[in-house]
Amino acid sequence: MLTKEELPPCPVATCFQLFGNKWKIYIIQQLIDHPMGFNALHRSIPGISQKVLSSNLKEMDAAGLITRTVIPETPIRTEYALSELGHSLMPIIDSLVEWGTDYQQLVRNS
Amino acid sequence: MLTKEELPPCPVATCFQLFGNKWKIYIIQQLIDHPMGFNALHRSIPGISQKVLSSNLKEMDAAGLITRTVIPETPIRTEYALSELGHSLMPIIDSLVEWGTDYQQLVRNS
DNA sequence: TTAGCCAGTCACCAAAAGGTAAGTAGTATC
DNA sequence: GATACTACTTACCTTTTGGTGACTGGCTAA
Repeated sequence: MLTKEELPPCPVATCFQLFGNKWKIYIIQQLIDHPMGFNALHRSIPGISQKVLSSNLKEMDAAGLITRTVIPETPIRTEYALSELGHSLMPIIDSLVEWGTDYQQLVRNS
Repeated sequence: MLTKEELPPCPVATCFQLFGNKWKIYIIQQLIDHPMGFNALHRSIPGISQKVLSSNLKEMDAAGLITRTVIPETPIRTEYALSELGHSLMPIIDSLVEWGTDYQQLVRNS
């Protein structure tokens, strides 16, 4: 979770701060179905660098959108999963996908 | 409208390209209730520079989200208004405002 | 004729975001 | 002992985005 000091006054700005960059929505989409490890996430999101994936995961963990669990199997693994808060973004993602798909149709038919 | 070449394959990336920056959602929110001129918009969005407002308006016009009408009154004015496509973003904006407000409550009560 | 409002543009700079490639460290397998 | 897989970090660089302040140019009103 952000602290009270980091919280922007505008609700929309709050959203943008939490998941309004190039990659975070993609990370969330990957984690919807099942938790994933770092390398699996890295492979499943074409174009993202390890550095940016790492920093985005940290921010999303700090914001409470995902959870990070170290699993002491052999080999030791780290599992990233959507938190309840992360899952509550589903309606927004669905509406973005819907609107974006409609717009793509509009462009392709023009 | 974007051209077919500029269109990203992913619907969510399409959304981000069209209104996923710091200011465009604010511009849309200002134009929901009534059309506005350039200076009125500039005054109503604290912190935005004329340069960035100008370039954002151009991009949103090109994308079909807003319309730009020059009104030959005296003094001559320019009116920016939401297009039908722009209005179709309302459900997304509403869900962003709702989620952001909930998150703010969560932070403030923690 | 000076001032002010409208709607911007331009040149320059700063900050944020992202990309690249290499390195670290632990464990396990060949 | 070499290789590979886990999960990252670090230094450096480029690109993108945004901000500043001055300036243009048409029009109007005192």
